Amino acid sequence: MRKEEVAMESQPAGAGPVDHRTLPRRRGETLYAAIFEATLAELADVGYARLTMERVAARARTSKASLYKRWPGRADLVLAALRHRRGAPSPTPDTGGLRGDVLALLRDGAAQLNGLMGEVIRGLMAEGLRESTPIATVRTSMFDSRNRRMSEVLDRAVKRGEIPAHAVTPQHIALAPALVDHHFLFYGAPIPDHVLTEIVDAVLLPLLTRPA
Amino acid sequence: MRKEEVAMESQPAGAGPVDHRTLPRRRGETLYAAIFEATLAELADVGYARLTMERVAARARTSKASLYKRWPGRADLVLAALRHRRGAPSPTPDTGGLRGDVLALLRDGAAQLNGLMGEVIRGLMAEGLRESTPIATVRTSMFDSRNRRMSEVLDRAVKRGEIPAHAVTPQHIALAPALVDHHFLFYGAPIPDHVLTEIVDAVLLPLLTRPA
Amino acid sequence: MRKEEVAMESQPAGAGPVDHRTLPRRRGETLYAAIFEATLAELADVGYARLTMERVAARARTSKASLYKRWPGRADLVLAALRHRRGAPSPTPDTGGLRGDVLALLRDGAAQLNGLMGEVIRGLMAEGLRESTPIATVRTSMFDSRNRRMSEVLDRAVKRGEIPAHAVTPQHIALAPALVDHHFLFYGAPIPDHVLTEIVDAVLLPLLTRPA
Amino acid sequence: MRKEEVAMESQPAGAGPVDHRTLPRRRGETLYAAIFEATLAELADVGYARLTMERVAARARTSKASLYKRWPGRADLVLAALRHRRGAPSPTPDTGGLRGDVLALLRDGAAQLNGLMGEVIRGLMAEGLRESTPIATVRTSMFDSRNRRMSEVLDRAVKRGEIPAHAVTPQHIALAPALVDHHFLFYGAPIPDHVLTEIVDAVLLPLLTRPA
DNA sequence: CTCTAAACGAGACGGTACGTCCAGTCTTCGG
DNA sequence: CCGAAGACTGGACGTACCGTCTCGTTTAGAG
Repeated sequence: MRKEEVAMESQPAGAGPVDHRTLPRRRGETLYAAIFEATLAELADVGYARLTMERVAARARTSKASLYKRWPGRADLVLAALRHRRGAPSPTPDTGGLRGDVLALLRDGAAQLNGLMGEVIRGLMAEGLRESTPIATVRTSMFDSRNRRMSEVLDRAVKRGEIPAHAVTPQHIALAPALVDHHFLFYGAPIPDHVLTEIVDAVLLPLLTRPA
Repeated sequence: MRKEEVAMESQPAGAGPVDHRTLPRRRGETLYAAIFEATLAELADVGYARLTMERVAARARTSKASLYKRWPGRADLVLAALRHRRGAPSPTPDTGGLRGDVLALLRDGAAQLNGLMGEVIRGLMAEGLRESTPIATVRTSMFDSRNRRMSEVLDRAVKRGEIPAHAVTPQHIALAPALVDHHFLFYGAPIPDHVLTEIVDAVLLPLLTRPA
Repeated sequence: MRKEEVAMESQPAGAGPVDHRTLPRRRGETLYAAIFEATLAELADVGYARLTMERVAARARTSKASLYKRWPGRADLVLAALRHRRGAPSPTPDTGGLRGDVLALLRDGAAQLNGLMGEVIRGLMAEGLRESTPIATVRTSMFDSRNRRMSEVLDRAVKRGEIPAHAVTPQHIALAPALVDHHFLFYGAPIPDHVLTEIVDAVLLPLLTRPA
Repeated sequence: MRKEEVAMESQPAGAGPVDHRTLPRRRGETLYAAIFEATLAELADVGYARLTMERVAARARTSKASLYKRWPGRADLVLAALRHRRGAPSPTPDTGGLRGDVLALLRDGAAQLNGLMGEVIRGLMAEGLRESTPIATVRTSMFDSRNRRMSEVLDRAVKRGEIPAHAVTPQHIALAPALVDHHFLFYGAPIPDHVLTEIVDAVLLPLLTRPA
């Protein structure tokens, strides 16, 4: 690649990748969509660890400044992109039995971890954890959502008489998803299904169904 | 005391670039020690995420080439430094009762996570997880060690008749430390002690002591 | 005087890394000027052979990236700096006689070789000579310029009747400067004046004035 | 490539590419020959500019220390290698006529410049030119040799009456080879034959044969 | 024929510079 | 005047050599 031979003279030429003086300039939602698309594509291509603002900007045919104007850093951008992509939340499963319900929930969670969300969660672990960081945000929303659904499943099981009411404690609600997270973080994706069934059969159900 | 070791101490820390043509040059163990010391110091000062080979080299008064000759990257260097620092492993606790033993084990693990090891584990999460990466290495050695100690504790409890023999399964052995890891990764250090007692009292002990 | 220029001067030379977030950032011509100045200063201080992009960047208080963005390598940067420095070309001498004119031309050329240009020419010799390399560029412009002036001088001598018209051939035009170059390259700077007079009196004039 | 996993322990292993403890170790002339061969090979492969002591040592299967023990630097090593390779000097040509003799001499010189010698000369230009540097050495020996031969050729021409005795001056003796050098340095190898004939016919012969 | 001193090979070591990539900040200029 | 584009500074990356040095081994030559 030849650089500018007469560098100083070539200034007005400016053959950048996109000449925004002729093309219509994107603003608002159009630009957001392009950025999110680029972010998710990069995420899928190279993963969170090697995703850079530079490459996202280039891929979205925009500038780094436009990214930094909207999000303070990589983590926030990526989370925004994921949030944007996310459609309606899966409904709480209702298979008629506790085991089926819990397994369905875990499989749903595992599916997320196996995808882009897992990639991001893993990456976020490395980025500090001080007050109100992106990881704290994602943690809260993730935990809230799955705890709510798990509560619902357990409450139904209580109503059906499968488990005693006193078995539904915060620790028990959070237990199984935490073990799935742990497996993902230390053994990576994809999470084999037998890991999920073992969590349910060897840990969660025995704990919930034991007598007082 | 060999002459290289004398040389190391005689460097007044802020003495500009050392003239290695006159001073004895450090080799072998002396050099390793200097590098490890610098690595751990950087780790403590700026954390894993902002630790760079450049700064470690400067701090150890050596060159990047000398680092790359020994370790292919940041993760391997840091793990080697940690391994080097680690003295004798803590003995398996024996408090006379299952609850005390398990709590002692978890507190020991939590103390590690609250220190440099936790800093590194968090950082390693982001660096891929393919075959035989640093994280895989650290995972194996960490899990092996604590599973062995937990097995020992549980076996003693079986012998004392506190829990039935069939309660000692791989899932149960790994359960409590995994929950500690999970809390550390998502809520950060330091891990409050009540988290550990809740894991023991609300999850592990009920599971181990329930009838068949 | 523009504000960037004020800023440049106001840096007390040893003030550590500039905080470019507060100071006005240099662009365009101001930056080019700073880079060229630094390049020429390095050239004068350590010579072409030991001039490095690293030191030029540091001296110009800019970054290597800013240099590589403009020039592909050391040679191009240095030539650009020389080109930038070069003011108006010296006028073709007119002393009233052929010998005086030619000597003036050679002295002008020798003065250039004795300065930075000579330093660079010598350095460029080593950097390959394939198609359209920096040395080819500088060769062309240098030869063009001096051949033009020498032609003018000889043409005037023909008009004055000092030499026959058929004596003005490309070989004769290029001859004397080539011998000056040769002396410079093999014997170094400064070129003694008697070398120039000998070239004129023992080679060039006899050749031009001989009968057909 | 995997680095040493347990770096500190692996020290005694040292399975280098060649185990010189079994192979016979070279000394004296054998070693010199191997070094020269490697030097010339590198010179031919990558040229003087990219020839490094490191690569020469590796190619000769010796160590850098063995090189530096013999020559202070790259230039000296290369010149020694060239000197070693040079067989008997070509005899002074005797074609029976001045023009043929001079052309033969120039062609001989051009052939050298077109080969490794030219590569080296070009490279040496960049390496300073202070007192008694390699370039000064090579200049002296090169110039001495060709001036001697040129003198012989011209003397014979005087004896044959082709040129007057007073035409044989130091300036005229050195003239033609200098122009060949100049062409080589600025236009590179190979030197077209017509350049040589033009030097002879348009410059040297007219100068030598003109009346007083 | 020993024994010692030198030469040798291998590579470690502290440095410097390479050319590239990216983070964030700041300026320019089109709409 | 706003905001998109991208120029700019700083700094780390991982690599290649430099020239010096240490470490054992091998070999020549002195006794």
